[in-house]
Amino acid sequence: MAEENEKMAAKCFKALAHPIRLRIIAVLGDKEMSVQQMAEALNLSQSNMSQHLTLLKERHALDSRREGKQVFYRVLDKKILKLIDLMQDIFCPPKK
Amino acid sequence: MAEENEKMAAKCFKALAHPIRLRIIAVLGDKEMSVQQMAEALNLSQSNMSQHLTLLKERHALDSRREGKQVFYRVLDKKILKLIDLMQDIFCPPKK
DNA sequence: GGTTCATATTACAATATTATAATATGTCTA
DNA sequence: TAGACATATTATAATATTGTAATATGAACC
Repeated sequence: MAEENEKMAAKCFKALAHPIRLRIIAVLGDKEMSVQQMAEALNLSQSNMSQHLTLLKERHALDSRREGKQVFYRVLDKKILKLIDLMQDIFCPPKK
Repeated sequence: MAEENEKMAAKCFKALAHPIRLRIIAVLGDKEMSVQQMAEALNLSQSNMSQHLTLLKERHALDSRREGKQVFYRVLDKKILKLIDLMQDIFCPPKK
């Protein structure tokens, strides 16, 4: 049913509908980073960082693996980067 | 500044982060429709319809023109349709 | 086992989003 | 200009999202 599709799609848009979460994905790019690396790079509290990461992981935007005490995150599907580019292309035209 | 970009992009993701708004865009496609046509098609109250349309228009996802008593809306940039397809492609894989 | 470091979870207050209901605006026609 | 019709706006209560602070889990090392 189309309606169900749209509910799911809306959830995914919602996952990306926060500046911090877009910054997380941008800073990750195609690399892997630990939570503390990201928290430092984005100047965020450990707790807030972790909550945003958890949300992105729940929506399958990110994946993680543990290595000792640290947890490393990465963008699951690189198409997400293209999606964000496309969004900026459509809605954030460069001002001349 | 990249941070500003992400705030703006997040707003745009937020505009699409609602099932009703995705349905509006889907039902519009590349056509034009009046508010009442859409309200009927989606079985929504006039007020709720109008509020979602206003939000989408504020974010420049839709444009409108008045013709007599009626107001017709259309998707401003067809790339938005591709964006939504891409989102579904990434996050809503067809189950086999 | 106890301690430390890295991350996750929970509780909660502040803020934002949403749908409904009521009211207002704008346009046409009589 | 009065009434009807289409749309927009406002007010508001319900719900959801957010960030901070506090607590819990899990892994390494002693």
